[in-house]
Amino acid sequence: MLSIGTLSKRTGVKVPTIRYYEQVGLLAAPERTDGNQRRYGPAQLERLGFIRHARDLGFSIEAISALIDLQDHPDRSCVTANAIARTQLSDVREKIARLQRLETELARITTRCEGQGVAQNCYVLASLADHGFCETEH
Amino acid sequence: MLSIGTLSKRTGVKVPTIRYYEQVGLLAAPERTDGNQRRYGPAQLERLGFIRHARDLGFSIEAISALIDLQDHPDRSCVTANAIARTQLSDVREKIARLQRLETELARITTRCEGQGVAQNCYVLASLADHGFCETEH
DNA sequence: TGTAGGGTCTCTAGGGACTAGAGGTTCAAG
DNA sequence: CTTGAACCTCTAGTCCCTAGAGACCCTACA
Repeated sequence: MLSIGTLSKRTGVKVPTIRYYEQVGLLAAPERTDGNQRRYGPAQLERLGFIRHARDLGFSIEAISALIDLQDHPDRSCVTANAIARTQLSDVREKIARLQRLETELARITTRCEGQGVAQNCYVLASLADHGFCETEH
Repeated sequence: MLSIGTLSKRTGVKVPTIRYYEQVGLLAAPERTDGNQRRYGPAQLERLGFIRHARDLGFSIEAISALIDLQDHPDRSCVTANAIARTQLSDVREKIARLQRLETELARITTRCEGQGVAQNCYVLASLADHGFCETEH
């Protein structure tokens, strides 16, 4: 039986975050000691690892809830799990594409201003003021 | 003199967002009509365009405040503007790198599970449960 | 057995950047 | 002059935590 602090160290999830997950129903409420402190078993250690990993991959709490629900019903079809992961994948791809456009723009802006002039002639400021300076869409 | 709605249409910034920017001090409080409605001049139209563009590029409100401050003092050195933009650029690059690692992982997970099986054997669920399945760091 | 100190408890509030809604007022067109 | 869209303020909600206050518990050591 692990205390919340030990669970935290094992999983890398901060103590208040664990309590938060319990509050929003992502992690089941654990047993308590006579003194009202939480004590976790190995199943909950594993589950929190699952949550952590999914969060690291950017899944929302809601999506993780759905995935956990599936885990608890191993006889169900995994179409849903697949759909959730695919949605997440396309989200990630969209974000990458968008960030790459920003990167291009920012790189261009910063290389043209070496930070040696004065605000009045600053290319960074001018670029931000006028979208027409941009070479890509964003 | 533009109403808040017209300003919104011209810049693509939503009405409540414009009020929010005023509240947090990003946009100066404009003149008002006798009936207490906001009226904006061309300078504020331009400024909101600047803000919009910077937000689109992912700059924080705080960073934008600093940039606006520089705009208002055209005699100052633009070292700060340059530094802000460079920080933003490296933030964006970090995010891209991270998302690309996630993409690899998610792509792998989803291609190995076609959604035809049952949750018990689902590769998506298994991968999330056990970090050891992963091929990249994240 | 007493005590020190770190860990834990609940509760509330804050953060960033908005977004939504309620309930009331003003403006401009017809 | 009337209608109805646009505007006003204020509060609360979103997401996913994070921080703090004030009180209680647990364990190791003397």
